[in-house]
Amino acid sequence: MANFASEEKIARRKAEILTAAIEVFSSQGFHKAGIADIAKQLDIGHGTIYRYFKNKRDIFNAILAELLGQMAEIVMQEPPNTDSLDEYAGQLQRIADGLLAIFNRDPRLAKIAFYESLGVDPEATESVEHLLSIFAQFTEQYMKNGIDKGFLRPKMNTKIASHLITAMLVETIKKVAADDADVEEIERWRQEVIQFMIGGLGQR
Amino acid sequence: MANFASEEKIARRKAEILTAAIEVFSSQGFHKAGIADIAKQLDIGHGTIYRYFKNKRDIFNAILAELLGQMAEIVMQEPPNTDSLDEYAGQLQRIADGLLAIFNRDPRLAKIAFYESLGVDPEATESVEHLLSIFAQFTEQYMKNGIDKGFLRPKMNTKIASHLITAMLVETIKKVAADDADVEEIERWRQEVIQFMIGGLGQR
Amino acid sequence: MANFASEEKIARRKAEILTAAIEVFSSQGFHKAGIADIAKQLDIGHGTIYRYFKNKRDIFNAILAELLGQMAEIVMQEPPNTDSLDEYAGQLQRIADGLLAIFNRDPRLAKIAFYESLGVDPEATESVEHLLSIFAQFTEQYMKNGIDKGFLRPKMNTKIASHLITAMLVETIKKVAADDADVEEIERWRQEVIQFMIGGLGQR
Amino acid sequence: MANFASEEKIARRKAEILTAAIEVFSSQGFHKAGIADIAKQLDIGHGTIYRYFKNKRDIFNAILAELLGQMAEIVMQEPPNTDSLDEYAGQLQRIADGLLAIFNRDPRLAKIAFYESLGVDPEATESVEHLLSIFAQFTEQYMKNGIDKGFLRPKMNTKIASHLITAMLVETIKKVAADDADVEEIERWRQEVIQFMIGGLGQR
DNA sequence: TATGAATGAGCCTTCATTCAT
DNA sequence: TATGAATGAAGGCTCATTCAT
Repeated sequence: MANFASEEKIARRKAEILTAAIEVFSSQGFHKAGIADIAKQLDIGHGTIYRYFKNKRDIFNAILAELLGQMAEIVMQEPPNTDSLDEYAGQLQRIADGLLAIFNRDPRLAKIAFYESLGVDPEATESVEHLLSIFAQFTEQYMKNGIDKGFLRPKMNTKIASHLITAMLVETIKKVAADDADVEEIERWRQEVIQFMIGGLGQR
Repeated sequence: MANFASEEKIARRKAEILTAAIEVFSSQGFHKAGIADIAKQLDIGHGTIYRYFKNKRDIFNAILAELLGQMAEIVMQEPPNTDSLDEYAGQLQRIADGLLAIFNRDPRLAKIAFYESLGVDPEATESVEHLLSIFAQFTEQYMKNGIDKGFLRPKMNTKIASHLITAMLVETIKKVAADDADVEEIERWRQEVIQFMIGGLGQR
Repeated sequence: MANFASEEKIARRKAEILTAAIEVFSSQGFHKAGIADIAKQLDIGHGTIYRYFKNKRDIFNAILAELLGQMAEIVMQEPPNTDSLDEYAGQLQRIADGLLAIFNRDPRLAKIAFYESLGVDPEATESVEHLLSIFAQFTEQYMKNGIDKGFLRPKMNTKIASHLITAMLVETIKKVAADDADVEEIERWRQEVIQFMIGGLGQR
Repeated sequence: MANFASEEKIARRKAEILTAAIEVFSSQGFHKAGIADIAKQLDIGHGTIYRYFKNKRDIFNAILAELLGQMAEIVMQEPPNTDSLDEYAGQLQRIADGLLAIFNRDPRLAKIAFYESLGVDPEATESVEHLLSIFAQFTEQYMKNGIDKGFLRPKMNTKIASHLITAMLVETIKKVAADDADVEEIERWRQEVIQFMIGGLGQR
């Protein structure tokens, strides 16, 4: 029982540190940010942070892992077996909504995932790219299903197209998070993305 | 006259340093890379570099500016007054080809522009984002022209759509440069991007 | 009464801590060893240690003092009034045996006394050197007695010779303890030391 | 040529740093001493030191290696084929003189080799012990030669005896260096050591 | 003009020690 | 009495930048 309480307390402390670190990393950047800055934010001794995280990099890792985990969950929730273009559009909508919700809750995460992570080291970059490639793979499944069922155009290179979709989604997240977009702006992006994905630019 | 010769020499030296810096920054990353690494590559004293560039950041700036300039030129070459969807597709094709050519010539530039620059500092990120927004603005012009002339769908949010197109183009560049793609792979991306832009995923 | 019991308990705890500290200090060295390592060995909180010892240095002091006390006792037991070379040799034998017994019981003490203590700080070094000088003083008494009685050579510089004997004894302890020598090896050292002391290297 | 001058300068700088480090390490001890202390002693920036040595440990290594090298040279100069006890005594004398000269020139080296090196880490201790064991091996050769030629007592355990001799020599060095002995005191030690080695304590 | 020796700000990290519970 | 969370002094080390030669 005592252990339980203690573990919970530890978890809370870790979370506090991560929260502070998100603020510091997103506003100053990983390299400029110092452990001391994170500690100051929490008004604790900087040595304390090392009781909860092995080192600076470990803190960044934890933030990234938590975020990527959340994102992965959303994507993997969707079954790749929709039956019509509308259904598919709805699915894309849900995924976009889920991801946007994360970054709407805390836009600083977008800065960390899509900007800072690229400057930390190759491994961090790789983590993000890896998630995006998983996302792309899922997307590819959805698309192959759509082609099989005849509601997506058949001659498509699904591998490439899935990457393009991923890029558009990431772009949406970046823009929505970066500009601290209001609800209407988000809605506009959401609709345009879906419409673009489905029908491109051309006049039908 | 002496001055002219001298200036030319200076320009050549600067170019050499930038070439070495491209190699170093793209392979090690901006933060891990040291001025000494660049100097070693050229077999010159590292103090010499400071005779041509104010500081490390300045070197990165120069690389970025040169690259962004080249990219801008390609985009701004195209007049925003095509008359049909086919013509428009051709235009997109030419732009994509132009940009891809740059990064095909030196794939390391893609790493610098679309990865490293995001981890350096807010200003560098801003430079890239700025160019991309210029690109998007041009794209928006092309699109408005297309809507006016009736070959693009009228209900489009051109501002958003132009950003999405930009994102897809950047993604293409990243993938093509990163994976050291062969001619055929590039061709596949080129075609898929255009087709996607024009017609989306849907079965027409 | 309660106090008596308590004091005993405290003494026992202190002894436990010292035992653990001997293990830790001798295997890791004073500087590399952490208070936490000692606590872990006993499976107690590291804060607890500070209820029994003022600080890390104090623990080392206690180990050293206990050990040096034991060594001193053995030396001071011997009366400085032997009557023949054989008797004297027997006395040296007993002293050597007594000291070797201590370090045979726990070879790690040799590492602490003759290695680690020299790297801790000048004061610790001084403690050991002080004991050895006391030992040398006793030895000197034995030797003066031997000279007076005519069984040791008269022209000897007793001060220096006593230090040399001390050094040989310490060397014996170090080698015997360090190499975890078996009974026969110890016996060889014991005999050689005595023989050397009495007769040197020369052919008589 | 420029290279030659430069290399010489580098060697000089290295030597300066080592000299300062000898002072700092011997007076404060390896662990308490800071790189900054060494730099302050030379009135140079502490970063400068890292241009010449990889790290703090590397500086200590260099001091130790230089010293041990000098000591080794002296020992290895003596051929193991003396023909009489007197000759052998003379040889021991020369070796002792050579070693004492080193530590007379700079008594702080004794502190470093025979005290500090034991608290740095196992490897440093090992370096010193290794040299002493080499010294002991040479000594053993001398002794075996003496036994063969009949001027040393035949029943001797040469392995052990050589270690005892080594210990006495080291003790002499320590005492002579530590107490900053004057010429006469050194002479007394020298004579007593030799006499002791040859004839032990006993009345002949 | 070129050099590279010198510099020191700055940062991460460790761990002995304290003290509230 | 026992604990271990919190602390922060302390110090090793890096590297961009300067500047005398």
